[in-house]
Amino acid sequence: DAFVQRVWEWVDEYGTRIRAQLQKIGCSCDWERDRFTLDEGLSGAVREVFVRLYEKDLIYRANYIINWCPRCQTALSNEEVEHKDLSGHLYHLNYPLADGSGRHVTVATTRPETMLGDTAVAVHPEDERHSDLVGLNVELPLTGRTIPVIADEYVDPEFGSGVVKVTPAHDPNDFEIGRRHDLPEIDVMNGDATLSAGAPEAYRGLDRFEARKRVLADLENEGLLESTESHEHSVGHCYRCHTVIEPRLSLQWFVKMKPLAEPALEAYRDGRLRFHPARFGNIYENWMVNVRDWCISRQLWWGHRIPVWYCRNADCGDPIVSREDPAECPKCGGGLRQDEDVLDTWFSSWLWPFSTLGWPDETEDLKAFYPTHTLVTDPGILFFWVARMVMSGIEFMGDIPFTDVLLNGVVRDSTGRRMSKSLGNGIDPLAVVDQFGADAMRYRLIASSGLGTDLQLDHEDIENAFRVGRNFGNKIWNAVRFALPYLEGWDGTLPETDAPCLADRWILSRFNRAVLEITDYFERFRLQDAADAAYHFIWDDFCDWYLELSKHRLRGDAGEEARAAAAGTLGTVLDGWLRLLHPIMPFITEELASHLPKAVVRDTLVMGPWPAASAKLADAEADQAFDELREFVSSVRNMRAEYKVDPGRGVPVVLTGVSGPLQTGLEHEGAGVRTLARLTEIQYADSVPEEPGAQAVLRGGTQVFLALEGLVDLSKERERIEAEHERVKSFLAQTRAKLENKKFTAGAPPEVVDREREKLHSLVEREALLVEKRGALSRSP
RNA sequence: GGGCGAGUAGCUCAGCUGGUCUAGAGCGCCUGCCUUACAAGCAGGAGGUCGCUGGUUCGAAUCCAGUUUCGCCCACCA
Repeated sequence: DAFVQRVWEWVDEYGTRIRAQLQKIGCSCDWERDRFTLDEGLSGAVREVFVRLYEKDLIYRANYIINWCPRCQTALSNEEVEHKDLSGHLYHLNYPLADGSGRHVTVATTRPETMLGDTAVAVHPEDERHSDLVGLNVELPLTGRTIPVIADEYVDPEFGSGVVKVTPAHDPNDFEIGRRHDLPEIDVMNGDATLSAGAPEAYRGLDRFEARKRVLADLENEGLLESTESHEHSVGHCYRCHTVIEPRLSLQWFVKMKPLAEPALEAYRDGRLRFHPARFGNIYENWMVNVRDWCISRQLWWGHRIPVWYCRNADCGDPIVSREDPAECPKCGGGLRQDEDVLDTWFSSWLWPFSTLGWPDETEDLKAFYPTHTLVTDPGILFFWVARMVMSGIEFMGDIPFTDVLLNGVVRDSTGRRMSKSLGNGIDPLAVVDQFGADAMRYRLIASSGLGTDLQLDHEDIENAFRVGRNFGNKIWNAVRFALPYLEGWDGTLPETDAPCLADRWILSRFNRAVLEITDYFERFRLQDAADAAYHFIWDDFCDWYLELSKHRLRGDAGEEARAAAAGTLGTVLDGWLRLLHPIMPFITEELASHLPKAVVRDTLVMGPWPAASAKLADAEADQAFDELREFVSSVRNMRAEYKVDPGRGVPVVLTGVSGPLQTGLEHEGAGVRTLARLTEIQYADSVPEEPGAQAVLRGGTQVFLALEGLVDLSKERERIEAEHERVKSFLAQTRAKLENKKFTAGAPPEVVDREREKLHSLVEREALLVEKRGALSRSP
């Protein structure tokens, strides 16, 4: 509660400050330029990290071509740029040679306005077509400038004319070429992408797209626009305001990434760091290998100020990087000016695994919770966040922050688009929580997205999307509510009995298997399978069969010893199962567990132990007997439904050739079975009665006869038996063909062959019985 | 341009190391039930040539190759 209180105070405080700030500057949009500083919370750690990296020479300031959003007027990192395929134009421009020969070279560009900043044209050094040009000059149209022809390996002779215009201040590759050849860098644009004083006077002040039209028109007038062709290419856009970005030469702060990436890559390669699903490891590795320096300065009004100061006295010296705000210049005592820029938000996020625990102080929390085990996150921020947390963890804590990274799927709408606020196709989680409950939402999300796969939900039909979770919550709520009265006085143990009843043996065996399965699924991050296993255990096995069969014992109808045994089993299974489900539906399981007898639940589920499997509970005999019991009940129910027997009406059944497991099952659970199938009695006979009735043959060979005088239509019964016979026949044919194939019996593993033989054996028996029945029916009137 | 994922019932998804798969679940659909935990439930049922083509194998939804559709990530080709 104290923590939540603190969070709300923080939100209030900063919310108020943000609103005040926005009002002050009359801002209705988030790209207006102003700033305020986060001077609390984690900024101490952020500043510490900046200073340490700077001292290790891992932070530097440099002029470089960065991605620039002219609308936000800030630098963007590569990850903040989204590329969209657009159909645009490729323009071919002619630049006349300056030797008066009348010859020209042709260059291609998608951004003609940048030609105003060209400072060379380049050809490949081994391109024989153009080797005579190298060293000559060309006249740069519209500018009155003359620029050289240079040779550089970067140029691809296969592409276009093999001649490239070089604009060092407006293109990253050209920038590199310019540095290699010591070319001037002419910046022709302002921060808002209007043409600057670097451009000829005629274009100054024009917006970049306006300038593009003007340049093209002017070139056309001079006969220097060779041609225009349509061109598909991908164009970078700002991830926030979707404006086309402009590569821009500017002075920014960078983090050197190679030295940080190497140990982070090593951690993955030697297996200390694992990704689920594993394929994300390749993506991580690829990024780490090709990592580029990280531009961390942003020209925004929101964020941590860069802890760098400059002396107002120009020429005084290096920037001052400091943990404390310096009052004056340590060299000359002059006034200082702090760097205007703030840090990229990820520069604080990458410290999250330790900065939130009090770092750089050596706190108890830090000792207890660093490193942790699993990070669960969206695959979209693998580079932004995950990779960088690994790097900072190794750099500042000496160890990776977590060993396992679980990348969950993305929720999409019914047409497959990612849900987002701007598309308006999202689902408000709080509305879902209101209508269906937090657990219902959580269950649905976990249960329908397999490891590494996305999930589609229809945002226009929330009912359909989330009712599964709500219904499941209701089901277990009702089941526990039903069970609670029978658990009064239960001491939390499983009673020792000489002759435990079959249903108890079976549900315990089944529960034991559920513990093993679900534990295994969680350990392998197969959350969907864990949810599915928990769901079917409680709904199908526990509610539909175990509870129904145990009601009479729980009421005490079978005596005190049987009641206590049933109650103990009921409690043991429920208590353990609530723990298994707890990670998936934390609230409802915690609530329900709190109603179990105090002797059992001493602590909350979230703090309590995970259920342990016990080999003693595994019971193959009970499993098989129960399976056959279930098949028997189902077959009776099916026949009753086929012949539309009044649900309230009990009927007798006659069994012939009862299999061993079913015999065992009926001896122990006959009373319960009669209730489930609405049977008045279960008779055993050596042969099937001659009178008309509904018949079935179970997998174990048991023949079931339901005397339904007056209800059974012989032709319908013939059809039923016929259909059943056809199914068994085709299955039998397949099995037989397999076993007659020498290559199969020789090549397949012995246990597979044995299994097929057993299958064949029981199928042969069933088929014979069905043939006999079919014959009998066709002889009947 | 490079890399990756997905395509299985009307819908949303499972099916992991090829053989209990005669391919499952939930929702939806059809039939019958208000059976004292639960009608947001119970019981029964219908519904699929596993995107397409070829290959490997005794055996393929599963492995391989090709192909097609959708989606994602990465990338400086003017």
